[in-house]
Amino acid sequence: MTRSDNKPYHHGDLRTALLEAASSIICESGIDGLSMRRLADQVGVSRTAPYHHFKDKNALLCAIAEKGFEHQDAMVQELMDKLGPDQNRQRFKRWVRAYIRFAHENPETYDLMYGREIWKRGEPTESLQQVSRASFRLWVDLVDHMQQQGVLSCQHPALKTAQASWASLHGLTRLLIDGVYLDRTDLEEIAETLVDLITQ
Amino acid sequence: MTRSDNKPYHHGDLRTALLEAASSIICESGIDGLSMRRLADQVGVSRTAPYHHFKDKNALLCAIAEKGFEHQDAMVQELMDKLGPDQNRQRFKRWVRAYIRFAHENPETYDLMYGREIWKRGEPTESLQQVSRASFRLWVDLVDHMQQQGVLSCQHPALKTAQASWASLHGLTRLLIDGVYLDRTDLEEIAETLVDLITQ
DNA sequence: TAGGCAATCTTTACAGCGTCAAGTTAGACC
DNA sequence: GGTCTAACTTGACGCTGTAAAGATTGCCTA
Repeated sequence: MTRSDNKPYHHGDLRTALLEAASSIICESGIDGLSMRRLADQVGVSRTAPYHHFKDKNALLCAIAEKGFEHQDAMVQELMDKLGPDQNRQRFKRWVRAYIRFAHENPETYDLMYGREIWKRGEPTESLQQVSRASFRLWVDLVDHMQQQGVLSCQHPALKTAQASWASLHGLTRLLIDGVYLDRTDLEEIAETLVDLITQ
Repeated sequence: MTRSDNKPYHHGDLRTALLEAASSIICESGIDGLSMRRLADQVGVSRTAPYHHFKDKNALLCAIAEKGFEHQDAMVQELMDKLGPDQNRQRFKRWVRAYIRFAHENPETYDLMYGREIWKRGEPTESLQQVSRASFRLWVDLVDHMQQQGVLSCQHPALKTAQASWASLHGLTRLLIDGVYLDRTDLEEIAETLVDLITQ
């Protein structure tokens, strides 16, 4: 078959292009708006071309989630470095706010990172599991530090406390991105209340 | 067209039959396993017959979620009545455990009740909204009571405290049903830790 | 008891989905 | 130049939600 258009047969960097297009589709149409066919159309390749770079749709979603973890970690980390060593309670509150803000600005990515689409319905890539574990370790470290500074109770070990407090934060976040609490201002107050409840 | 089979043209109580079949399908195959076509097949009607009882799939899911709220409320309420008036901390812990147990036993229903499928992707029925608000009011009442008994802090008003604490509980529950923490025993410990964090 | 209406149910069809199988193209290496 | 392989296309299958239009029935009224 002759190739009338000037588009080359091989794309060159299809994997990257797919990831970028997928992020953009998810951003404006949500996860439901992302289909392998629509994605392929947008990039300008055949409908099954993406399958040479991602085993299936689940693998593509895992890759997006992975990028999400990196983004979130970088953002939160950078924010923490700005604070002096003596403002620990501030530091904790700031982390909570940054966490919620990230989810608010990237709700669909957050859903992929911590939602059932990948973790229950599909199955997380080995690579994704590593990244997510590393991300959680950041939280455990922070909690450990907060315990030593007396911001959080030492009644339970750092790991358990980290699990429990992160679960709380995650719950609050989910309410926002799942549309149960739509009001962001309202949610900020609840977050404030939550931190007061948890910290001592 | 002659009706060779003895099945009558009108089902009689199709709405109820659909709800029961849908619950059963969800129970054994998850929400993803529930399609309008499969549902209709199972009940033995044509594929579009269900649309005469539910506007669309969203309406069907809302009806299932509604039944879920009633089930959960009844279960928790019954459990609370068994306790004497002086065991308030016990009462609180028991509620938390019952809440998590319900979600563990009915993960797909829980997801419908509090998940994005209905609240963000679709839109909750007016009827569902009422039932869910009533259910949340039960929680606010409990929190109010716990504040008066000194189990929970009075630093913030009952509503805010109820929102924050329920968000925590919800977060923990989601981790379980979304497959992030698979170990139920592990989760019980975290729940214990959470209650210790929140109560004073 | 007959007529008509509204509720219920069926048939048919459409556009979309994920992905498998088989064929085509092009670049890379011996 | 020949061969191997990765990248890509074409075509197909079975699944999805649901709109449109026709068939059947129970019920209510005259």
